[in-house]
Amino acid sequence: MKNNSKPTESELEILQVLWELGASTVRTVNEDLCKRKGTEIGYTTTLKFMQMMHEKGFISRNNDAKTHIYAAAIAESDTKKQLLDRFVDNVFRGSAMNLVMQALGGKKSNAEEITEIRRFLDEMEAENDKNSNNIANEGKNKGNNSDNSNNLK
Amino acid sequence: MKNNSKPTESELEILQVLWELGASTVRTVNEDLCKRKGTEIGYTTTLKFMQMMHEKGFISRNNDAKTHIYAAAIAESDTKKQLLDRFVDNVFRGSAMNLVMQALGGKKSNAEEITEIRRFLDEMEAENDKNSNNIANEGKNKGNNSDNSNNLK
DNA sequence: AATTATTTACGAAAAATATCGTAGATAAAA
DNA sequence: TTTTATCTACGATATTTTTCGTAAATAATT
Repeated sequence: MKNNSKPTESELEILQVLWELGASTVRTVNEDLCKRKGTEIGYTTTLKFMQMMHEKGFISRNNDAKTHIYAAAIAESDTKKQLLDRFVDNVFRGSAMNLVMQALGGKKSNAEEITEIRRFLDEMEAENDKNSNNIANEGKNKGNNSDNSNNLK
Repeated sequence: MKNNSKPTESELEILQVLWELGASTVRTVNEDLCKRKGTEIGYTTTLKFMQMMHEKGFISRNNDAKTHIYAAAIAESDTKKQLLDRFVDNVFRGSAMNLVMQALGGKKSNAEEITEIRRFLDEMEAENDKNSNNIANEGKNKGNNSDNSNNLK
């Protein structure tokens, strides 16, 4: 049931939880979700979402035990990239530049950040010179992703 | 009828048209919209949207003549900033840095753009250093192509 | 074993978005 | 002055997204 459409906003929130916590039960996700949003969300609401997301192929599940364990089935960086591209198209008419300007202009970036961005630009230029399709931004999440670790409680 | 909620995706598209073309009629907006999306959209659909947006305070209208003329009532930069902040929160959990990395890494930015960004960073650093007399962080959008705004109410 | 808790599956209501049709008013054309 | 074209207002339908309630199955407690 592969699905090529983007996750909705609510689905994305669930993905964030799974990316952060790794494979988890509905209960765990639901609790984390409530904590994040500060508001109560029905257990069956979260359950239903996760069932649909499973249908759509966004998450996988292990049902050896009665209590199923779900894990993100789509990569965090890919997904975010996709969402970002769409956002850039919608809001900034495709100009990543403009978005960056706005993003950096708004926040009061500190010297360290700026230096880091410079370094990044250097790399990019080097990359650009010799062809390639790059990528960056992989390390900053505690990656897991294989459906090994499950944090039951 | 001030409304503090964000424009939907469709509403945003209409705002983009108004920001770009300035005050316009429903007909004009509808045509531009169709052209952009490549698909046909019913005239009354656009009309309805614009009526709702007017209700919500997103756009203003002049109805001296039979044919009403609408104009964006919320600033382009403010709106985009708001949307961007929300997006950063949702997708990148608040880290503008991560977003920028992803944005720059993804698009194949050309040398010009990169230079432009560098210049921007220079300015930002200058600003940061001598914090006292600052200013201008407001109007300058060097890279911002489409800010030739509209208005006229 | 009987009761209580927890979980999945299913269905469907509720809410938010998007799309269009029709009627009536107004202006332009014939 | 009819006829035709264009607009607005309004309501209705369609679609998508979000939220739950309920029933049946399974596990845990008493």
